Amino acid sequence: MPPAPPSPAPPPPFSDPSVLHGGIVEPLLEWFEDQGRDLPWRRVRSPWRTMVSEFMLQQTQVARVEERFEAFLERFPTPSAMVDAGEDAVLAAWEGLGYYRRARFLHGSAKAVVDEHGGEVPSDPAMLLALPGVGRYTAGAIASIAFDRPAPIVDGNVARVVARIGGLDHQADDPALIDAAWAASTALVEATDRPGTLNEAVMELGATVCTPASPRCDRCPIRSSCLGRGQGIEGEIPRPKSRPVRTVVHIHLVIVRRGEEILLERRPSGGVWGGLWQPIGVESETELESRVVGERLGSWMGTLDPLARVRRLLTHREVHLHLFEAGAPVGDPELGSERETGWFTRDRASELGCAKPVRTLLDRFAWTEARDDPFLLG
DNA sequence: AAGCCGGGGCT
DNA sequence: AGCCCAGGCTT
Repeated sequence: MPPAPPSPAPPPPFSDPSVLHGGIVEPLLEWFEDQGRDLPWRRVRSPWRTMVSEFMLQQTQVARVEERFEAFLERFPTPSAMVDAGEDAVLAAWEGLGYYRRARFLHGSAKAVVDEHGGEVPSDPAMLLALPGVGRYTAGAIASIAFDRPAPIVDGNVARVVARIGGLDHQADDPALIDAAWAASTALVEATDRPGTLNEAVMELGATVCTPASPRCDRCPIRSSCLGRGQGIEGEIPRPKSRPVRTVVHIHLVIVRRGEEILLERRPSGGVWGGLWQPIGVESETELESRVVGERLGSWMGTLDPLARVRRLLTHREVHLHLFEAGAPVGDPELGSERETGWFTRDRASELGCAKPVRTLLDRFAWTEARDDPFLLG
């Protein structure tokens, strides 16, 4: 078996054993024991709860997850229960959290846990890494936090803390900084017999003290070891990453009624709001006239009347939603086979996952007759 | 290496 | 109006 490649040396002060222990590890552990927040996934700990929390927390702030975690766990108390509930149920419970691929990956990981690991979340980072939606960070987080394995982790918090403690002047997404953060995190977990707690402590510090803007150094337990503060640049690093250009997309949605039901379709699994449900629709780079929307859908639902328009800014999309209402259908529905469709009552539709603005439009317009309200129009 | 994928709170 | 967030996958 070939020797493992030598891990790059951590930057100072993480490379200095005496500073690492007395100036960083011990103060951090003590601070976290005393000042760490009481969060749902910490109050009652289990590997499954840790795994769910880590999926939810990917690119999502603690406050958003905190308010929904217990209800989610009550709905899916075990991997087996999540598999039995099905992917649509997970998508529906995920509604509003964004990055919906995570919900499908979590369901897929639950299935892998049941099928390949006897229903128990594995403790080995390599096994975790093989699960869908589990990358280097999440594998290390579950292994260390749930099983106290000495696995390093690097998320936005860890990278920021390392940049400041090490006085590393980089852009937030600079690979040189990320590499340095992995080396530093490796040094940290190897310097303690409580790697899970230490990993949580570093992230907690980044979330509550070593915050992106105006860090609260007066409350920092390791400020005496902070090279960035010594240089007076702690508030300037890491430098913000260049922001992406936002491209415009127009989504034209048509409400077609049949008694108490409306016609919904599932969006493709890739792309914006992948796998979520919406009224049947047409997408384009520019706004389409109602006549064109009707033609592209097959001209079977009669005249389309505009109901509402809303604009939504995503990270790299500017989404314009145009909602129409079908008049008297002049023929039977002509539905392409490329998308899954179905007729749904309000109750049944509530069991599907919908994007937040789509749900808002549905609740406002799909099942009510109060359509002369100027709300959202214009 | 770069692009893609949401939504909300804070400044 | 920007900013950021307990990232991972695809190309």
